Amino acid sequence: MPKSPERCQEIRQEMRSKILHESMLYFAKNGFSGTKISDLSQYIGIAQGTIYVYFQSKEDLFQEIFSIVNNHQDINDMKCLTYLPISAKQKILQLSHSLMQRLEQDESYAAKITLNTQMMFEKNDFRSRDTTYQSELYKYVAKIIKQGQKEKTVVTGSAMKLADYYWGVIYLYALKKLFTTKYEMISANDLARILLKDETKKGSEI
Amino acid sequence: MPKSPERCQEIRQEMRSKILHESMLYFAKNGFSGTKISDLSQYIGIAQGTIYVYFQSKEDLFQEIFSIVNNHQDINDMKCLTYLPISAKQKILQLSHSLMQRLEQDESYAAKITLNTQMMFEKNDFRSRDTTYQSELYKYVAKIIKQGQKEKTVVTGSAMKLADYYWGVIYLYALKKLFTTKYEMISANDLARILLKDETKKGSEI
Amino acid sequence: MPKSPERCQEIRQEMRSKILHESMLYFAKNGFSGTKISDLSQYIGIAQGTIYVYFQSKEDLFQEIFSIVNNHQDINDMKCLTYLPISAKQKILQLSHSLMQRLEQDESYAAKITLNTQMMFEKNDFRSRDTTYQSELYKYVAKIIKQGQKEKTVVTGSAMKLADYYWGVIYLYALKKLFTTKYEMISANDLARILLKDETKKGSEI
Amino acid sequence: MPKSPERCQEIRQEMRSKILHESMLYFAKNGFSGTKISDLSQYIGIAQGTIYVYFQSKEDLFQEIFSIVNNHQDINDMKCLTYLPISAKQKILQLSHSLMQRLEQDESYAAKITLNTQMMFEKNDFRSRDTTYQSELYKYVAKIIKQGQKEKTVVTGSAMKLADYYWGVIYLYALKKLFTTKYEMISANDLARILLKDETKKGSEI
DNA sequence: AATGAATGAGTGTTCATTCAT
DNA sequence: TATGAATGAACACTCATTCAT
Repeated sequence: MPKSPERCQEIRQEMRSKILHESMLYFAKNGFSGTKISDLSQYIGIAQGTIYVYFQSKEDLFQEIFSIVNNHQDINDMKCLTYLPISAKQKILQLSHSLMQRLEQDESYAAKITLNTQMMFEKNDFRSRDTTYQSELYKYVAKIIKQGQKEKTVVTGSAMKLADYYWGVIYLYALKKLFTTKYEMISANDLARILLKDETKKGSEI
Repeated sequence: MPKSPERCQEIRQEMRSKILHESMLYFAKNGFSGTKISDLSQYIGIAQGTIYVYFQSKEDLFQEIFSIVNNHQDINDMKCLTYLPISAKQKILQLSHSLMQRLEQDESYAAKITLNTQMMFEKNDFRSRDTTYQSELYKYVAKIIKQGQKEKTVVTGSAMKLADYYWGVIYLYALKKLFTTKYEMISANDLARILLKDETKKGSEI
Repeated sequence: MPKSPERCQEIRQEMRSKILHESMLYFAKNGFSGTKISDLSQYIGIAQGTIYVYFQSKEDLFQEIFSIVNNHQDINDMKCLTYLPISAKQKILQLSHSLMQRLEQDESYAAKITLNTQMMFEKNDFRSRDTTYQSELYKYVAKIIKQGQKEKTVVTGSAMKLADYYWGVIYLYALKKLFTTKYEMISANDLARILLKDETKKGSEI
Repeated sequence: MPKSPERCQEIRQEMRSKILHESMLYFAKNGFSGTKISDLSQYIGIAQGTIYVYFQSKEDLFQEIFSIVNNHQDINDMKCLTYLPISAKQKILQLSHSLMQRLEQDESYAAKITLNTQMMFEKNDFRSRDTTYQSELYKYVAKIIKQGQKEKTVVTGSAMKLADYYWGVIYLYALKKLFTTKYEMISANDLARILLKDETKKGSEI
């Protein structure tokens, strides 16, 4: 009784997905050169050879993780938020809330942020082909910042620099999520304070 | 005619110091497993064997860098600042200014901060013996935060969490300094905003 | 389709045994520091890495060889012979015959004797944990010697010293076996002469 | 006040001789590949570089030791003994006595015997050019053995094989001298027994 | 002449990758 | 398809040799 081709395909997809997902976490925690295939396969719970059934090389696996990590859903969400007809302050608070919540609930998201940002730090490297993802996100936050500066609710300064600062802090807490056992996550307000002028005097707005 | 023992000692000290200093930067940039002795020695400009004249192993060299990185001068400075008879806000602005300036001018300092913080992320690891350094610094900033909360110039919330946030941002910009070629350093004010209530209206508040 | 665990175990056991056996000969001939892993693996006919699949280090392999070399079958045989209800002279002739024959036929046995004795020469060394093997064998020969001295067929003198002498000659011919191409093995009688009084007149003495 | 050229030459000779002498012991104990120049120089009490002032390489030093070890004084002595107008038994006892005594008193002699015999074991090796020394000594002992066989005081068998046996035991006790701390040296009679028929019945001859 | 720090070829060890089962 | 033993190129480390002092 041979398995149906469809079922076969399905099984393959499942294994492939499993490897990708688990590897993402492992790579995020240990880095590329800090990850041994022997350790990784043991962590996943499969044989070393199995990885090479689905991926050509360690390098290839790492790249594939990127394709996943760089999905454009996030960019779309970001775009939608940017063009919403609400105040910049509201956008920033909403975004901050959403990001911190997601980081706290989803370790994969933390891994994604971590990998993505680490790529930006290794520019001259072979692994950093697609940085559009990150830069798109930065761009939209910068746009919101500019809106906020007009509305006088966001601090002055280069919008891009501030966006970079904002995402940097997100990265920071992605790292904390991945590496720290006892959480010390900051609140959305703490995060938003990077961009917003003193919000304590306008308590009525949220 | 043998070399004088003093001169020998001197030569050894110089080389040892050179290796430690240069390796600190290299390790900070490439990580432990990302650093090959062959690359490192080439970067320093010495033969591979020379490293082993001064250090027992790659591991040992890494540890020794820590002994240096963990010098307690910084802690002392921090302590002095903490007990200065000035307002918490002044302390925070002064500290922020001093830290950002040092990061910008001294790549070694960026490397130091980077290595130290990365150690905190790898607690269960063999490399993280001495974390007093970091925790001491955190403690003093928390103290200043508490002072500031009494003085109503610092935002509310767990002092330790806020201190952790503050140092996290320092780490973030140490990374940027090490890995980014075109600087986007934030200002001391941008950094201080993490802790301080809206400083734009400071005239009336102090 | 994974290999069956039993078959795997079997394969591992065979390779491990092969490496141990072949290495024993190689180490005996070349010594520890005279043995390069590259040469050894080539001699065995495997890749260098394969050795490290089964043994942690060159040192570890060397130790493991000892565990095998120190098997206690020989000691048991020796014990049996010692307590056999026959004359000491017969025991000595039988033992001498058996030892010389084994040396001549079995190169592994020569390697075993060689390694074992060389260990005794390096007492203060890390490699000489278990010397019970050698000393047990010595003890039983000494016992036979004492029996022979009572029976007036064995020469006078310290039994232990004579046993040491006897085994020394065995070691000597183990070396000859391993290193000399054209044999000049002595006869069992030549060997026994070390201990026995003139055996040419034996008719009247027993 | 420059040193006189003669004095200079003298000093050189002393250092050279010191290195040769001490190295001979060290090589005998540790073998060629087991001897590190760093360890050897420390053992001698000089700097590593000093060895290279007097010898071109480790290999060269080892060869030079051989030139010394292979001095032909021993051969001459042996030749004289061989042609002495006394009985073979007397020659054997005398030789045995002299050899055992020398081994016991002179560690250098033990080293010499050890190195010489070890060379014979490594024939195909680059280090064993001159084996005349050993073979000459063997030849003379074989000659004495043949004399003894005619005189009916020496056991029957191939004279060369017996000579080889005899020198083998000398080698054995040279090893014991070098490596064993508590002596278990055999007597000259024990040694002579290898060749002589039962000497216990002719106690009056020595 | 003597030193010992520096060197780099050579050796021990690891690990990404292959392949027979 | 999944396995894990085997591989060898690459990496960590050693040690005979050199050379400035």
